Amino acid sequence: MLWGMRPLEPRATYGLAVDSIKRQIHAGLLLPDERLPAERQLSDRFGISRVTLREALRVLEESQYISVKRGAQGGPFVSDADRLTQLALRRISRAPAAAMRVVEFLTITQTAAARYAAERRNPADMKRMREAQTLMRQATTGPERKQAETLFLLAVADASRNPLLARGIEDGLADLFLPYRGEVRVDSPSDAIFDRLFMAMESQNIAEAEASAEALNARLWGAIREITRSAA
Amino acid sequence: MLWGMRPLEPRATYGLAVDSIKRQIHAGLLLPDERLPAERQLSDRFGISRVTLREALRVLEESQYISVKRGAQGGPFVSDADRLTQLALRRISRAPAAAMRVVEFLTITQTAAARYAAERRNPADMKRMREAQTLMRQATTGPERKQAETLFLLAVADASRNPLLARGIEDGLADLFLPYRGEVRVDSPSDAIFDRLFMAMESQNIAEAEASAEALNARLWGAIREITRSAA
DNA sequence: TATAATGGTATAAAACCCATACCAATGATC
DNA sequence: GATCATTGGTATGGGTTTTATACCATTATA
Repeated sequence: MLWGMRPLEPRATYGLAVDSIKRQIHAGLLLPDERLPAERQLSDRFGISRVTLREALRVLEESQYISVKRGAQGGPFVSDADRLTQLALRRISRAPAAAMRVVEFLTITQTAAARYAAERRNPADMKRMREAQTLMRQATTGPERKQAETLFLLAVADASRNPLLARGIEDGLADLFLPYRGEVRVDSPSDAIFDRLFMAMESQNIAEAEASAEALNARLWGAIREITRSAA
Repeated sequence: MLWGMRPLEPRATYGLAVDSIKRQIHAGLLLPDERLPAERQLSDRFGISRVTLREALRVLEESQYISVKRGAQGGPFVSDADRLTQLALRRISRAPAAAMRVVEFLTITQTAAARYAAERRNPADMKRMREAQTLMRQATTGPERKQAETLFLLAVADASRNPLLARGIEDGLADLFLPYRGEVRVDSPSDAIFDRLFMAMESQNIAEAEASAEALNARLWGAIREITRSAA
């Protein structure tokens, strides 16, 4: 009996580039209206030819993730916040159950990652978290805020020193395309949660790390529930 | 600031075939000495050309996972149990810490999967689990036993109805290459654990499902600890 | 010994990716 | 307003991978 001899799915290189950029937009690492490096530099970063990169840009343009301007000061630009919000809402409302599963997965993995990270974090990890926290405080827009939060969560994931766990979290964050929040209040309630998580990491307080991760996940559940409710 | 524009890693199609077969051997889905389908049929299953499949077979032959016999009743054969055990032990002792991380990851994800599967399993899931359980009881050798256990665990993973979770578990089982146990006692203690997990699934007893998953994971920890200890 | 099933080899074509060069558009600077 | 640097757009040729097809070599079995 054979179980796993299913058709392979070879991925063209340009498709890998499409995914990479899409994932970064989904996770919030790339900001709306942000200017990406010029084609020649971007293809260098990816280690692919310019021709292949351009194929990727065509696909991303077609699916409204970016737009491309010619001439000096031109280049590939991430779409504006309104368009990305539209894409995000469409994506979630197309398969709300799938989005809930991603949140479910993140709840499990991020809680575990927080636990291990509290045990295993090193000075470099703490530096990353501190920098993300600084970005979070400086954030004045929804996208900036989301970016800083993602950077913090990725730092925690890596600090868990578990590659499978970190990759899973990365995949989850890249799969979930949450729309940006409109306003960014200073001293928002989630600031307190991230502060609590950060302090738990610093003091290596495992119970606190788990508890604050749970609090973050509860907030995530609230967000996804609200979105799917208003989308229906 | 750009965070995720790292070099892409395009994968050749033949490499995908190599990985697919390696993973199935690691997880125990392919048995030692098992005869794989002839090249023409295998390449059909994978949806690739025979030439490309043959490249994959060369690599697998080189790395001792399979051997190829010519003529009628020939074909690609999985290596014998001794050689696979050797490969497994070598793999673990080369990076024992990594193996522990995989077990750690499986502990987290399989416990969660058991919980959700108990809630969400449908008749088709129960059928898969029952069939795996039957195979487990009929197993007379270590490899057969391992195969049945993997099939059971994959059924539970899928029954969780969480694709990210299921994929993670599949990756974990394929990454961890545990050597086969020598003898297979009837009514082994792990039979009782799987029975307990199965009954929890059937009765949708979530607490029991979690508890028996924990018991399975404890057994896994024992196995990996013993191997890394004797390997040192 | 004949046959069928199987791996081994050869050839040509298609698809994909790359390196390079050059053209076209555009904004900034003088 | 002219010039220039920066950027995307296009063209060409070549290398690698994958495919499709056909045919040869080996081997167990009837």
